[in-house]
Amino acid sequence: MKSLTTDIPQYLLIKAELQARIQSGALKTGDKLPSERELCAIFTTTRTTIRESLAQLEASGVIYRSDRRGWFVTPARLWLDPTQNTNFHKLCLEQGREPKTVLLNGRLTTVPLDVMKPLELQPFDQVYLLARLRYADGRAICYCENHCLPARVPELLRHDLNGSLTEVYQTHYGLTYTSMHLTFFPTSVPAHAAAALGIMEGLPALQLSRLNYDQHGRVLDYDIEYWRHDSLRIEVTTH
Amino acid sequence: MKSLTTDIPQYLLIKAELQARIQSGALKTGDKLPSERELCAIFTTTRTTIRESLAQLEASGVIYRSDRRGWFVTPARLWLDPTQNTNFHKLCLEQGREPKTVLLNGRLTTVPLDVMKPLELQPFDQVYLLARLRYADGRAICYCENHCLPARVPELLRHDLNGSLTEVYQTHYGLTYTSMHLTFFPTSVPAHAAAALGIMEGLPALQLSRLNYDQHGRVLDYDIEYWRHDSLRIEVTTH
DNA sequence: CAGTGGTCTAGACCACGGG
DNA sequence: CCGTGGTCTAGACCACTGT
Repeated sequence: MKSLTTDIPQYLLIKAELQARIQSGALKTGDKLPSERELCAIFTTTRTTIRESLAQLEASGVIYRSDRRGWFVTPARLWLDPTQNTNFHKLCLEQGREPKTVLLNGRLTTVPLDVMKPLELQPFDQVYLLARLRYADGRAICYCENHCLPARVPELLRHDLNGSLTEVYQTHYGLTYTSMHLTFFPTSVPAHAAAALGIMEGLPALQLSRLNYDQHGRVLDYDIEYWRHDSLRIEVTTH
Repeated sequence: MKSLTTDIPQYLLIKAELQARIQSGALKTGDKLPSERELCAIFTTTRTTIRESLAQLEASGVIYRSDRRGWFVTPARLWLDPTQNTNFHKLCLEQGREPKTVLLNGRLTTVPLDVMKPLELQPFDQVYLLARLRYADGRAICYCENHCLPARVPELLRHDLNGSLTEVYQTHYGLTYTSMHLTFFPTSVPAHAAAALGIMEGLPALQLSRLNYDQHGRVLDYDIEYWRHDSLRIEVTTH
């Protein structure tokens, strides 16, 4: 199997071989790849090498793993313009995807340290903490923690939080998102987010934090989101 | 070594151990970690396991590898607001980093397929293609391909392209970047970019494409950039 | 239950970096 | 030249999936 005429490592050749079968359409979105042991037989090599190829395809977002079920071809990315105030559900529907948001946990708690400063709070102030999971076409793609100010949205937990927060704010409190400060960077999924997303800790992810202001220019809430690295494309137009 | 009371895999324990030494400041920016074989001895395990820990720390951007030299603690990320029209050199200096841009290759060529559409060109039209590498504090962090329209910037290659393109446009052609369409997503470094950046093909990266317009609203050029995934934080403020 | 991926061992040889 | 990481072999056992 080892090439005699080049220095290209075997796992890159196998990677290219697999990628070609995906890009040509021979393997389509959602299709399952052969098992690792079958791939070993096909390419006459060991699992270590096969897994190196698979890991690289995973890093580029072409395939993903489902724990102990196998490797699958990644669906198209959802794209979003963070400077537009459109919500997740609208976004999905516009792109022909089926959205779902599930509230995992909602409670009043002492403000986490990394949230204290952006929200301009004191060490023992309380915030509503909502842990939510977002799906597109049944696939969990974003784990999201909203930190909301009780001063702005008292009794928040009485409302249905499985839908759009934007709408709850608007309907019950007359508050509208008007501006925000957004920061994001590539990193890997921390343990708690990985557990919620049903993926392995340490996979690459895009961490996105958002400090939202209402129509009066007051701080409204602070979100920390972890997006699957393979599920998202960001588009921004400036004028 | 295997824990008797938990199910946490060894490589995650080692990862946490290393991460603690970095976050506590015991290992500082730019410091070299012990060699993989030394780490094997320290943690009484094999290279496979050690390399799994290292790979995860690399994915989260905490450490990076320098080919056959070892593993190092990653410097702070450069941050940038893509909606502001500030150039790379200004950006670096504002953040106390030393910028450098190097022209790797500049030539007139037939428009690449993936660039044809955004630039609104025909299949055999010509563009200037500039391949450039950007450094912060001597570390290559971004590989950049500019595709420029000869109609807008005739004789472009006669000018010094190792600095800011913005300034060349302004000084020699009276053209100013005024708006843009930006799209980016996490993926992995393709071979040609990896070679230029001096890193391994397949490492995670942020691919960023930018379609620029001049002050007359005309398409000016199209950039494709690959940023090291560990070197960049993006910040956007909306109003 | 059989099959899958997740984790791990204990080696090997190579190409390249730096003194 | 030696030490480094890069690649690869040929196994092993486990936890979990789906039937």
